[in-house]
Amino acid sequence: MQTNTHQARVLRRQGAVAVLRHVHAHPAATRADVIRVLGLSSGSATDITARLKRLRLLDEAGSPPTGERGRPSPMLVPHPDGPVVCAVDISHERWRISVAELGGGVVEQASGRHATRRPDAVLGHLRETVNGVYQRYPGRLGAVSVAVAGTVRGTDVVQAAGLRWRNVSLESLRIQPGMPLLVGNDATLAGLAEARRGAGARARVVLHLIVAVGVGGTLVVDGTPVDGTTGAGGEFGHLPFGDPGRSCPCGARGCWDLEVGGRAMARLLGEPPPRNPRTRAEQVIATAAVDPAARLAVQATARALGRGIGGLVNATDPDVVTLSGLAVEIMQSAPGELESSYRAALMRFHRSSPPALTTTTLGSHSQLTGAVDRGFDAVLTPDGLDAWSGRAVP
Amino acid sequence: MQTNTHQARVLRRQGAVAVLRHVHAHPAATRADVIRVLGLSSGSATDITARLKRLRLLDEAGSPPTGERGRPSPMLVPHPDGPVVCAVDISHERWRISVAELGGGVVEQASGRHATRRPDAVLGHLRETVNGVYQRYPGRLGAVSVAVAGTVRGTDVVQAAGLRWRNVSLESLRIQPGMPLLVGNDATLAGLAEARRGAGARARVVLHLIVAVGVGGTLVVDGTPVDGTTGAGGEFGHLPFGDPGRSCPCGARGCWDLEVGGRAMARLLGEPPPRNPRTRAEQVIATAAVDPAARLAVQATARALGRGIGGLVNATDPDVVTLSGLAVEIMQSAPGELESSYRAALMRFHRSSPPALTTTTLGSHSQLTGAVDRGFDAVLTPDGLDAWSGRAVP
DNA sequence: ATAATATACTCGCGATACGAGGATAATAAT
DNA sequence: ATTATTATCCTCGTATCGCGAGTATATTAT
Repeated sequence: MQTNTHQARVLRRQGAVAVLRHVHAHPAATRADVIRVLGLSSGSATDITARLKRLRLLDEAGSPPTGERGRPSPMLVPHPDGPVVCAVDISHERWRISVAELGGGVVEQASGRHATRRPDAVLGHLRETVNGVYQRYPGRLGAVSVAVAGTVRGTDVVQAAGLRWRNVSLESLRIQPGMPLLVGNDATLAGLAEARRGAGARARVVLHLIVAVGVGGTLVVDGTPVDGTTGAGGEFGHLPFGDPGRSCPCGARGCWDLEVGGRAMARLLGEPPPRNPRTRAEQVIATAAVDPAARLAVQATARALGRGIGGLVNATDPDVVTLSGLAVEIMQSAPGELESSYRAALMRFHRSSPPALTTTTLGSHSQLTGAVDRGFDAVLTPDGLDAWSGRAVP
Repeated sequence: MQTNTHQARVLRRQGAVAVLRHVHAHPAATRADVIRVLGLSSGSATDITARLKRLRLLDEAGSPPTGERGRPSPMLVPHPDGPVVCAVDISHERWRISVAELGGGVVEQASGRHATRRPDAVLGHLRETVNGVYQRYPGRLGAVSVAVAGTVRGTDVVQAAGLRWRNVSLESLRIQPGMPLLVGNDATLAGLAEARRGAGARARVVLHLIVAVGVGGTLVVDGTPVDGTTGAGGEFGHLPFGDPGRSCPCGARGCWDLEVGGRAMARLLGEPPPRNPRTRAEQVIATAAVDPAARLAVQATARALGRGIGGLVNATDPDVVTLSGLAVEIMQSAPGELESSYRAALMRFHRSSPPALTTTTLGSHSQLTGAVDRGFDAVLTPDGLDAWSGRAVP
């Protein structure tokens, strides 16, 4: 009892939290690295790591020989009994779950197709699976973090066109009262991952854009997504960059969404709206090499994409733009159109050194990676660590 | 020497900084308020305030009787010899300077017209004036913070159409090497002020928009403007919400700027581009009550404004939208058009409770207020306070 | 071996904040 | 007026945290 109050206090201060956050962000860090980056004294480092080891948050492992002089510094690695985060990705047709430890290393993974899209069925099954994780890692689950292909508000999904969901609460995934449950848009979380661990890792301000059915993404500033009060931000696809005459399923008109992606390509080819816009877009891009009509459609899409990106760069002034999803394929298929329309849409002063358009380096796992990171953001706080040390067996 | 190292350390910790920041943000705060908000113990509060008084950062003043029971809590007020910030506003035709103390209270003010717009003349004169402040407040000037009507990058003005400036460095306003010099876009800083002390004071995410010649503003999240890597963000006027056929002086096409404000109104009235778009817009709005053509022009502008705001709300998900400059007059002149086009541009899920469109409560001082706040943000940090206690006479 | 280098550990100290107990200044009740 | 109630402030002992100086340790270079 006394010891517990003791422990619960042990982590309130900055140092220990800062060390944990740094180790999470830089999984291969040694103690000496951490000292340098955080400006700690070697004595503090000894003290802090000792306490974090005692609390089963960190462990030390002999580093591989570096070939340099001096006493080698041990690597700070996640403790084998340390906290884990359960990340869930719910997309139109599939679900994925991964369990990750500090640093983001995945210790377990599962995935499957939705048997049906009915919210209660999907969520019931996911709750089962998450609960299995909760049981399999007794006392170790620190947060459940969900990425959804839809618009999110708090822990609710207000709309998810692909899933045909409207106002679905994900509260049932909160296995334990008081455990952090984080819900985010999948594009937002992919952007978070890309900004922290992918193509934007060295940048302070990253604009991430993903084209799937429409356009989504986020602006990530200093590792934090700018996603609004309710988490519904980043709906760049519903900026009115397009023809005001066209109405969008979202309820507005002239949305950028309608100019980019499968629906736009089908329209440009004189086809009816495709049942699966994403698939249709991939087909069109694939045939663009040989089919002039398809090529023109892809080029027009690339121009609409580039123009919007340019405008967003004017508005947000990022270091770098990271592209994902169909945007990558569009960029590969029509690089000239994309780049030139992007530059033409920039304000003049940006043109001497415009933010680079880069492609994702994380691929299809970025949503889950982002969800894991957001989960650990919630765990690696003074309060979160208090909860952990309270939960820990003495 | 020893005493100085002593003092310099005295403020490194969170408590004192947190108290100062809270007092700055809430000028009428009493000690008891601060204790409650920051969760300090009464002992810590005594200790911290005593040290801050000794360092001439804070002073205490008897509160006016509240009529409530209990021992009255003294107000924490800026120390009469405490730090001041010099805020400078450079607009197209005028300059303004104000000297403010902790909490934002203005202790001195000056303004005038530019004799010429030549950068060296304008800056030479401002440097003189700022230097006068530096002399008049010996050892007390903590930062110089500038608001400019132009696009800013670091401490450079990359373009300011109204001033006809291109790539002008403001470094000459750094009176003393090492003293913080902060340069920001005037719309960004006005938004900061509005978000912290104006119409957005209670909100976490504030979208501030100002229409002058074009559209500017910022998104302010948790009191911090989202202004990009170089501070050039917030150029919402150069999002391509408009007709792609029209080219903008900024170098891009279809900018929102061209659909809102004096240029747009003149075009809608079949006039050539006005020399002073802002003045022309005010005239058109003034005559809208009696002149149907003017009314139609204002209404079209209001629709373009509302549509863009809706798109930005989709993308940024703010708690509230604050409007300033011409936008206020447009809103008053054509409230129906603005509101309905705003709502029509929102994604459906926003429509049940859309973020309110509110008008500025700070008026024309918001740029300077924002600059003051940004200056104190630089002063009220551990490093800034170290510098202060080092500068202070022992 | 011995030197050089980088890092880790030990330990005493100063800075910070907490919290319990007492003092103080206002209003409310008698 | 006097006493009670309430909210706050002050004093002081204690615990935590991180620093820094000195010492120990593990590696590479000569």
